[in-house]
Amino acid sequence: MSKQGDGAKEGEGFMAGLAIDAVIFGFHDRQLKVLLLEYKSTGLFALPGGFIKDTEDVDDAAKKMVTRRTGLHDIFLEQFYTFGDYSRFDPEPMRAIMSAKGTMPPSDHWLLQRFITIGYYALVDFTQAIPTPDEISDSCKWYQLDALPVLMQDHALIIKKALETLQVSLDQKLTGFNLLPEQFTMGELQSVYETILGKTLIRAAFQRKMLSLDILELVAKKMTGKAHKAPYLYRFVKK
Amino acid sequence: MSKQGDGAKEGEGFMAGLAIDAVIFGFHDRQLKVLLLEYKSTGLFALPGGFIKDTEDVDDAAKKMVTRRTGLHDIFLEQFYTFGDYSRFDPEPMRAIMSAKGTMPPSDHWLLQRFITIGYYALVDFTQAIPTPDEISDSCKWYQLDALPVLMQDHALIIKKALETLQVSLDQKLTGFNLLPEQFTMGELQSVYETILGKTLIRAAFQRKMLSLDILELVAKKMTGKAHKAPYLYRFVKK
DNA sequence: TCTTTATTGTAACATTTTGTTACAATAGTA
DNA sequence: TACTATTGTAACAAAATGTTACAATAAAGA
Repeated sequence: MSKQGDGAKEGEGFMAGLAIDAVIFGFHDRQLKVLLLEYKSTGLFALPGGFIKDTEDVDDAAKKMVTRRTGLHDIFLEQFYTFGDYSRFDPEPMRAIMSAKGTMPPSDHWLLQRFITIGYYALVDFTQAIPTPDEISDSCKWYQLDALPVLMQDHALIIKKALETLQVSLDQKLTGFNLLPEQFTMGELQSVYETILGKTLIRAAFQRKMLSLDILELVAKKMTGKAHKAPYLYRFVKK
Repeated sequence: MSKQGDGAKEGEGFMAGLAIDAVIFGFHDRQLKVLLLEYKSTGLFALPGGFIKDTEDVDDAAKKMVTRRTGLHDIFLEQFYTFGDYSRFDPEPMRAIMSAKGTMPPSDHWLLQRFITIGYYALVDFTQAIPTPDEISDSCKWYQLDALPVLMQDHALIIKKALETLQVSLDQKLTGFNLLPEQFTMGELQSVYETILGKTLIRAAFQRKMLSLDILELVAKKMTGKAHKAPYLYRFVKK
């Protein structure tokens, strides 16, 4: 299930019963964060979502929606699973939200029907994103993955599955780099890996492995102001 | 897009614009096979498909559909991707099929609308499956993966993506075992791996690796009637 | 019965990858 | 100038994988 897409009125022009939800990951302060919308009327939080126009690619709908919530273009964005259990169906939160907004919807309102949602996850540079609420939410903010608020419907499950997908694809597709600014130290990269995998890695082995992949380019030294050797800044080389 | 689901009339009781397609893999004669339906009126072949009842889990709909086409229960079945490009939309094949069946559908017929399809892949024991056509197809047969007929819409792409998913999950989830009968030789298992990965493996290393995983149980010797040492039959030990 | 043939199971060694420990280099502090 | 904390990397160990070789053996042929 999902938030109101821009300009969605009575569901005209949109694919019925189908939504998109995005797990937008950021990395800051050695922590993985997820972007969530808040609905004060229900006390619930939700993943940013949207709908698919009748003539629109689903990937494009997802991309546009993530751009609206973050202000970012050229985002790493991948579909990971489609959630279609009937038990997901629970119109109550949406009804409460709509009532609080002043409209008492009829029970056959399109937003109160069963939705199947296509899950995407995005990896963004935390320092560049500008969280932006949608029309019916009260806020859009980052939350620590290990301290999430109570989420609407099965959104906690969606986040869990997104993380599992990320863990598997981390080495294989080198997705982790998408969470860092253009330039980063080896320690920062290692901490991204450690946070996503949920375990500590051996520094020497990690550094050797990363350098052996021939995907890092040394940029400069980074003077940290600390009393020890300055780390190098690296940049991810796109093949 | 997809074939007619059992009892689907005018789309009532089904999720609109949503379909399921299954890439059902079998293994026989050292070859990977895929189950396809034929529509003689169009000269086209298609993946087995179906629709989702309004109150049904998508996984259940997929499971039932695969059971209808194979006669098998307890199938290895996994969702792998949802295909949602607008360019998939092409009502012509379905219109031709329906016309050939005697009904000239109005152009707003529900089966001629845009569909987004949820892709599943299944791994079945070739020797146990009983291919069964659906109501509007002329046949249901196995086809070699490397010699597929011309397929409807983007079904060739769907098969390609299913194979890629299978290749990645082969080691990780040990999915390959689901393509073999209960008992099999190490050579048969290796040939499943080689066919799926599209490359030859080193026999000694493969055998050592498989045995080291502690997932194989030795059952008996298999007298092949050939003039050489008889191989052992193994069985996959479910944890 | 004995030899031949083709294939299997596995040992032995080589190579590569990963785990572990150690240490020199160094930016700032005392 | 010594001290501290962290980085980069070498060196060795252990584990995993690649490669070669060979004994075991079921059936066919002499």
